[in-house]
Amino acid sequence: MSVPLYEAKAELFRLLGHPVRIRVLELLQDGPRPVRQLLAEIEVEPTGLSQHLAVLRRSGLVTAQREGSTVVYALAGGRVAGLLRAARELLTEKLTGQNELLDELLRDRAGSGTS
Amino acid sequence: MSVPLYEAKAELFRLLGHPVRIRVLELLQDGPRPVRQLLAEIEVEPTGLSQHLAVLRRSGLVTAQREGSTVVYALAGGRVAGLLRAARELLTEKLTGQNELLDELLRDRAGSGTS
DNA sequence: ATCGTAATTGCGAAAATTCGCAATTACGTA
DNA sequence: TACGTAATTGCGAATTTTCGCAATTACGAT
Repeated sequence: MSVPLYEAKAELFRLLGHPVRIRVLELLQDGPRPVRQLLAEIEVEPTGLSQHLAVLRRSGLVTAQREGSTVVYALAGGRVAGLLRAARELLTEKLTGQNELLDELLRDRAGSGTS
Repeated sequence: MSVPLYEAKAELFRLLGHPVRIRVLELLQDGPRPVRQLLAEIEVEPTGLSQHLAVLRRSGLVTAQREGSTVVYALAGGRVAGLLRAARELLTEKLTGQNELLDELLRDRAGSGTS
């Protein structure tokens, strides 16, 4: 038990905690993609993308494979998609909750000034 | 669409990316707990715990409620547990995969010296 | 061998996060 | 009111993360 499970869990989440890396994983959900294509679909410079891909690679969340002059990345294992789905569900729940609250507030004070 | 969904997702993961915060959420899965009890079960100083609880509170992942002289924290919504479960599944998959690979290596080179 | 494109790496500056100390707020009790 | 415990907040130092530039590696074509 060299590394407690909760430490590993925290590190996993920390690795996922960057917009570019999330974007990469989302795109790879639709299938493997060469770096060039990721670069075209994400707003980031080549060097930055490489660094984020390196993080994902080292952590074993994605795999990289050379194909001629390009490198193709793919998700490593199906569980990544499940994790992203769980996050999306939590967020949509939270957002709809906020909207309902907002609606209530607007309904209750309909017509009054915004002071 | 002021904030892209992938930004929100990244921020959610970033919030979860700390051992103490993970520990707190795991403990709260078994039911609400006063700060004092969390403090007894997690290796962290009161001030640090408070700061991490504040992060979780601001993000809406947990709720805080005063009860007399103590403050009781609870998970806000059931989706948090689902997210933690997804993470655990991914990790166990990855770890068992590594063990299998290790076993193969050990079997293949059984008896040879360690370079 | 040389050139051009694809992708990565090394490195330093800028930005964000973490952590502990001191001070503060909130509550119950003498 | 004064005191003690529970919990939080403000703040500065230390650590970590991020980002862009320059240099490097890998491959295909001339």
